[in-house]
Amino acid sequence: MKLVSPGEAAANTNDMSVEAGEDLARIGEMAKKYGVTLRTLRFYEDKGLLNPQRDGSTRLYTRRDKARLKLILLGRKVGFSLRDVKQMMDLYDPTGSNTKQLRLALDKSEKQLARLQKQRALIEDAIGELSNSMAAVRQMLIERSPQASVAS
Amino acid sequence: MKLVSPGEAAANTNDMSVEAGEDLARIGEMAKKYGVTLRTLRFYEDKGLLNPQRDGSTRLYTRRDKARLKLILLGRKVGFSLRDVKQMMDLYDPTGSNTKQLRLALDKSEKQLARLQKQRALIEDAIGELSNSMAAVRQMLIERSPQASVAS
DNA sequence: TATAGAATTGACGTAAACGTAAAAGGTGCA
DNA sequence: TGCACCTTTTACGTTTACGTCAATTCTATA
Repeated sequence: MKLVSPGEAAANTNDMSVEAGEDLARIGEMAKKYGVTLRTLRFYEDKGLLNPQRDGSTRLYTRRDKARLKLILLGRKVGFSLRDVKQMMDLYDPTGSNTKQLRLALDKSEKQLARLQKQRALIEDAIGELSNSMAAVRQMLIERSPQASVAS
Repeated sequence: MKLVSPGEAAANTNDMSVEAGEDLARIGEMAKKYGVTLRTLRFYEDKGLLNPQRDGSTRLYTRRDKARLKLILLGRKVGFSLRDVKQMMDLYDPTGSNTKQLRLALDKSEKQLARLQKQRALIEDAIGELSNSMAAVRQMLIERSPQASVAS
């Protein structure tokens, strides 16, 4: 039943001797596991955010790709653009202390936080205005149909 | 030269007297007055949201157009799409009680209010996550440069 | 072996609200 | 008369993050 997990022991014409961890996933599994579409994964790759290995033409995602995808999704959740996410991830250097990367991330985060707070203010403003308008409209409806009562 | 409102009898080479109120504005004035661009006004007209008169090919906006524009801007402020705004305005009938229009507006408003509240929740969520991440990043920065202190 | 189920690349479509450029016509004023 | 402005129409471009085919290939299983 396992169409997946090609890492299973023997008879692999297409061996993927990728050392230790056999946590290779194909695009369908990835999509299901992280709640994205295939198109999304290919799109992220096209944009240079992911770089899965290939077995022939089939994409194989390692746990490193999974970590990156998690980061992408977190970034999108907090409102970063894919370009921002890429910029931050591109600075990652497994041999260094990544101080620059962290500083950039922190800097971008501060700006994004400010944007979010501004957005929240705008939305609250909109909520206020909309509530006002609704009250006015309800009033007009009451005046125009004196016999009916408005629910809630 | 008046292709529009041919009812006027007098020969005004340069007339601005289209009936009573002289509150006719050309597109430039409108734009300045309401803080939009010319393109925006033409776009709204193209979408059927405005219908200024014409003096030849020049657009002339009456106070009715101004009222409509105000409504459009309010609608956009609270997050309605132009299509929604149009749909609501299209129901306006100066001879009736407009009960249907008001009900539609109220209905759409309730839904929009729900959307706004949802958005606000999402943003607050994002703010929380982002703040967490920032704290973590700050911590990493501290660990990686023991001699420096982080501002604020 | 046939067939269904994955996967691939490529390319056009979508949504919203305009921006921008081009080419041309009108208008006031010095 | 000439120049600086305003206005017009037409039409393509922008942004972001994918959606939606289409045509094809690969693979695994009944």
